[in-house]
Amino acid sequence: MWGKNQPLHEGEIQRLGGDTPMNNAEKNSRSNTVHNAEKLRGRPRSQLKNQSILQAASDLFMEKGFDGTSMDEVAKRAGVSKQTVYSHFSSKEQLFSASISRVIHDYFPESACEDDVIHTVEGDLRQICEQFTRLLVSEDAISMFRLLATAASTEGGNTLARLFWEAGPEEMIDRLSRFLAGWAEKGELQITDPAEAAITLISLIKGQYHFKLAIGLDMTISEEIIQNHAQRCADLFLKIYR
Amino acid sequence: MWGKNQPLHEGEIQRLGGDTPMNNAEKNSRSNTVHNAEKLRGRPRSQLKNQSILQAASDLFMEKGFDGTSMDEVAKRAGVSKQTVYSHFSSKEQLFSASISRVIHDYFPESACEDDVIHTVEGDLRQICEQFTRLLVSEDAISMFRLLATAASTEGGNTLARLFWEAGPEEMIDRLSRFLAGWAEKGELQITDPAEAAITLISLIKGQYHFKLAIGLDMTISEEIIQNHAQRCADLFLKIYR
DNA sequence: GTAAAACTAGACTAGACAGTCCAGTATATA
DNA sequence: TATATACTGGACTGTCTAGTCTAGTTTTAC
Repeated sequence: MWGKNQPLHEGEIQRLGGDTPMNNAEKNSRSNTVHNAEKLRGRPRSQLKNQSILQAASDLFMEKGFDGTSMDEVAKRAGVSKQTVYSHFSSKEQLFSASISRVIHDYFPESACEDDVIHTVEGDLRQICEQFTRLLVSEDAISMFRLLATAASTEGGNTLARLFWEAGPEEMIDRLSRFLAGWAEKGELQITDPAEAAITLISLIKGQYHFKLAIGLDMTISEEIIQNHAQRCADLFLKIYR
Repeated sequence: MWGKNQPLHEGEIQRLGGDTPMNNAEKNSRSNTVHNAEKLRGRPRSQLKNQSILQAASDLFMEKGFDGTSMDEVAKRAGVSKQTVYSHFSSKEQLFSASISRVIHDYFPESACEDDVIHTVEGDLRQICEQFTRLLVSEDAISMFRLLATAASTEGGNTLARLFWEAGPEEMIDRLSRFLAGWAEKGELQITDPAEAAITLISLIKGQYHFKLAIGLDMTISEEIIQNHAQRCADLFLKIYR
């Protein structure tokens, strides 16, 4: 999903040139993570390298955690000198924070509640449950969650947490709420507080799997399990709200 | 709960003598964490010091995580020399593992499903929901969870996870299952798979709070919130299973 | 009493790692 | 072209810490 385990060797960086996404206002400006001053002289910082560093850093942080990741490693995997890393990001903490932001930014890119094929409450709900189940037990989601749980007890941990919450789960709850509210309006569901209902549904979907995976119990979640679980969640939810 | 932030100074160790719990077979034997050989000569290792070390270690690990805790700190807080720490535990990893085991061992000491005052399904369920809510959002539970999530990506992480799961959540699910099965037998609940129902209930109870606390969103969970949440969970559960 | 082992205090080793410095090279603007 | 800045690669500093060692003290079993 985010190119894990794909170290960028120097020659390969060029390859990324075309499709590397550029964040908002950083396109033509020198404004960057460290210095926001407007210095228009000299060689500009390479956005490519910036991306490589962020990519390498997020991969490594997710794989090995904050303490388990060294700046030398980041530089090496990014195919960049250590000094360049420090030119783009003033400290390990700042790099960490920027990495999480990046990951969050890329997270949940597609809506889980798109109106592709609306048929029935049951059908749509089933589908949504399945998508959410897949997302919540995915390696990326679990890594991300662990990362935040680890960072939670450190300085600035709750800033990251808020950042993550607003960009991720809250957003998802919002979408889900709107979906549920839609069916409630049509009289198919009896919901007074859609947000609350959305949280309930997500809780059911998490079930035991999210917890078990988060603490590191190795378990394989087969396609069959996902299907059954999604079906069951949808059934339970309808039993409550219909 | 586990005497956090209460460093043991040397003089105070004696105080603990009377009520220090001794683990099973370690009472009179020299068998200890490191050497299991039967050496009956010389001064035996002090179980008191053993306990102090474990206490200090679990507190520190829960507070500051594995990497954030140094062996010097452990020794200092335990009121013991560093060498003694290494005499009892051969490495930081082993100490960590032993600490978790200890915490797990002390965890969930009292049943949440005791038959003190049985009245109605509603009443009992409400009470259980409240107890579980309290437990799941407690600082200790969250610290413990974070600790395991952190250890998950390291060597031996899933051993700890299994240990924890079996001593903690699984045990709780069992008890809860029996409770639910009891009411099912009486015809008050329609439950075919009590374990599954128990997991569902716990999922509802966790709701959004456990997740938010785990990632470090600072939020105060007032008495009122707990009460309302417990009531709501009980209601939802009954809506499904009655 | 004696031998064996635990314990203390603190010095010490060795390695890891964040962050800096530097000398040389590449690439941009004016 | 001149100048400013980015970038490289590698050496370097300072700090932190797991784990060892030592010399002397205390506690126990025999």
